[in-house]
Amino acid sequence: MADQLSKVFAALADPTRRDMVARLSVADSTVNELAEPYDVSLQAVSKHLKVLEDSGLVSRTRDAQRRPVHLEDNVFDLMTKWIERYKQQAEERYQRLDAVLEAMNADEEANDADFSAASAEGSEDTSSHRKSRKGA
Amino acid sequence: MADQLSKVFAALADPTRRDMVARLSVADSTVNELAEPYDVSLQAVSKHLKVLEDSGLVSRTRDAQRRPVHLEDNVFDLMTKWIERYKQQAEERYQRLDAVLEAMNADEEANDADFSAASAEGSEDTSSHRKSRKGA
DNA sequence: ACTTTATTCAACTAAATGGTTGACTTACGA
DNA sequence: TCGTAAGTCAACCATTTAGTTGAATAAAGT
Repeated sequence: MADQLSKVFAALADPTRRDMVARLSVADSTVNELAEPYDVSLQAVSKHLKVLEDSGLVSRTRDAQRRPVHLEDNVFDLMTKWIERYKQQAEERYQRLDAVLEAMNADEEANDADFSAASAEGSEDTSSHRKSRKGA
Repeated sequence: MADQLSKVFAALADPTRRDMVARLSVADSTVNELAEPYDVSLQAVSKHLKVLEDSGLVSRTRDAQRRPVHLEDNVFDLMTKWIERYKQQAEERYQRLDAVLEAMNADEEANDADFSAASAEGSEDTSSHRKSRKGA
């Protein structure tokens, strides 16, 4: 596929795989153990594990004919970093918007009473972004 | 498809969609604005937006013939909650394991010197999990 | 009313995904 | 060395996905 972040998100988009991760957070397991609760073939589980493995979410070692699966919890940070970044950016934006609205309110005091409703929809006056995108 | 968590992860598994989200964290945008930087048809972008929308990551309002897209940052929490939960669980496990190893070390002091390497692989003695899964 | 702008719908295609079954490999244990 | 247990590989199938093009809709602008 492509970059790791894409692979990790894709891997966790499947409920069975998420459940496997959940169970692996409790203890390392073998393929058979992991397969047990699900109503699919062992091969299907093996495939799921391959997906998890090459997303970097799990690793496998070898113990005789067993291949214990181990959760690589550090990969989670990759996601949380991405998520937190944009979440914060969005939040900051709202704070800025609130600040602007307040400033306008304070500045123009009793001019135009109901403009805030329209602005709350968003989109209208985000000119700085619009220009820069067009230019690029 | 299915549950929201699956949809959100699936939505973010695509780099183009992630980029859209990144840009939407800066400002709400119209479909045309969003489409501009990418080398695909407007219709393709429209589809991506549909995916983002029914994952709950974005919402759309209406402004004349435009349909401004707005990032719903609250959905991020759904993911971070899931992630943090299992990340913590995994971390706690390691702490517990470390504690056990230390306890054994303290208890048996100078008995069996190299067992720690084998235990570090994991899998061997996770009996509690094994039993409970089998039972269920 | 006629045209343009912004966006979606519909039909199609190629590739990826999640599942299946059957054959194979690897290593242990008798 | 023969059998069995634990997994994987390979070929196949159905469904979903990301993209395409062409036609349709909706609201302005002229």
